[in-house]
Order: sequence, then structure tokens, then C-alpha cells
Amino acid sequence: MALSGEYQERYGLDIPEWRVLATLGFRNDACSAQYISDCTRTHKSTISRAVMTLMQRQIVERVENAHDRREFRLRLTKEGKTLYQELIPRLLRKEREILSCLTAQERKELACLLGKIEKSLDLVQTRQEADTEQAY
Amino acid sequence: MALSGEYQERYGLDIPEWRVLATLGFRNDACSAQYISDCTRTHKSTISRAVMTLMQRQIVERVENAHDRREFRLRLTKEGKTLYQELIPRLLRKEREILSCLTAQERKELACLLGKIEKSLDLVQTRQEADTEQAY
DNA sequence: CTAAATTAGTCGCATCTGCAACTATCTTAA
DNA sequence: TTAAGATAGTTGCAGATGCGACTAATTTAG
Repeated sequence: MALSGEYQERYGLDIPEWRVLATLGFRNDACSAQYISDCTRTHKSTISRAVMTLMQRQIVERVENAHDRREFRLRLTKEGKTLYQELIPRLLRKEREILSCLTAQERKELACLLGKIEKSLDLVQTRQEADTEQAY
Repeated sequence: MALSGEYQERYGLDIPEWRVLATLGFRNDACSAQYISDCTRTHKSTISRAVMTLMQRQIVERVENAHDRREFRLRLTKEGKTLYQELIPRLLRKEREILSCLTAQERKELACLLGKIEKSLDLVQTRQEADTEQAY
């Protein structure tokens, strides 16, 4: 959608890469690839590849986890944090632009309604074994 | 999303194929591939391939347009109409299921809010030369 | 009328991304 | 303790789809 142009065209990030960046930046703390996969509902192979690319671009780094040597702790590098901080205001501005056709009250209502649906869908999905997300 | 499972798993239709079927079924009248491409915001090559598949499955048929021999008039076959009529109630039921967490009043509000955003986005998009649609 | 520009549709190509198999590691149960 | 099962992450593969070039037909401008 309109938002993705902001990070894709301007920063050369594809969608999974943005998801990794956003998750790490939002949490501001190390986490596993599996965690990112879970909370963005993106297949772990896709996240794996996005992490590889971001490591090559020195946006993300990973360190071994001494307690579980299967997984890695992922976190943003200095450059990664800078990139994240640079992107956030742009995206918020874009979001405001998109929602500018609604009043403050309407925006609040919309968030509330979508929240309800999301909550209800999450139940359904976990109940019947995670659907693949697809648009329309 | 949850809806697509209905036509994908049950009827072997992928998303572009469903879009063709839905457009032709909804209009209940012949139209060009370009028209479908426009109103579903799907690239014409994708629509072209979907139409090919649907023709092989005898769901869609096309006839030459005497007035413009570049384009074809597309329409559903008898089987196509049957399939469409069979799918509609299933999809509506699914939609009701998804929206069942909202009251009637809330559903109306949601439709209204989304309508406003869509309208506003359409203007923006045509102004800056059709973004590619992408989810988050 | 003719040449350039536009439009409908097709096709090759590249990219994206999910699936499933695989390795390595960890956990659980007998 | 050991064997079976679960889990994290990687990779080969295949399907889906957008892009751009191409052909054929039509429209527009000079």
C-alpha cells in the first residue's frame, strides 16, 4: 500500500526486511528470528532471508545465545537504529496523510473496530491452525 | 486472508482468477480484460494468465469484438455462472462470520470509514501515478 | 492520408515468498 | 541415559505475479 513506497523506494527495504527492522526497532531489545516470525506472521524462511540481507547491509547483527545454541539474538546495529529513527517520522507522517480524511473521533473508532476484528480473528486462526494471510 | 481459503482450497481458484470471476459475475455482462485489470487494480499480464486458465477450465469464454479487434469480450460460461452463484453465499457467510464480532451499527460505521479512506486514496493514487498495492 | 502515439493483450524474465526437507540443538519420557 | 519428538534456522524448489518488451490494432495529429 501507499506506506510501503516510503521504505521500499527510499530505503531499498522490501516488506520482510521492514518487518524485521520494525520489530527490532519497536522492541528496542534483542530477540530471535522466530519471535519476529511469530509477531509479524511471516514464514521463518522469509524472515531468515531478510535477516541475512540486513546483516550484509550492517543494519542488523546477531550474537549466539549461550542458553540455546539453536537460536541467535538479533538486534539493530548503530546504523540500524539510525535508519529506524529516520523512517519512523516519515511513516507516521504518511499515515497521518492517509488518515487525514477522517476526524480524530473517526480515527479512534476505526482503530477500535479493527482491533476487535483482529482480536476475534486471532482466536479463529489459532483455533483452526494458522491460515496463510492473503489479501482480498 | 480467511476469505481466500474459501475459493482457493475448495474451488482451486487463485486470487487473480477469483477477481476475474467476481468481476464478470458481479457485472453479469461481458467486458474486456483491461476493464477487469482496472477495477481490480491487478496487472494486465496477471489478468491475462488468469483468463487463460479460466478459459481452459471452461469457466470463462471470450469472443472477438468487431468494433475493436485488439480486445475480446469476456463473459462467464454457464458453468462459470453456476460456480459464481455457488461461491457467493459461501463468501457472504464467511464475511458475516468474520464480522460477527461487531454489532450491526459497528459494521455500518466500519464500512463508512473504510469507504472514506478508499475514496481519498484513489485521488492520491491517480494523482501520483498508481502505487503498487502491497500489504504492510 | 500517413506517421506517430496510444491501447489491448501476450509472453519472457526476474523477484518474492511459502513449503518442505534438512541439520543442529534442546526437551521429554521411558 | 537414551531415544523420540520438538524447535531454530537454512536452503532448494516451485508457484505467483509485476515489469517491460513485443505484436497487432486503433486513434490522433499534421
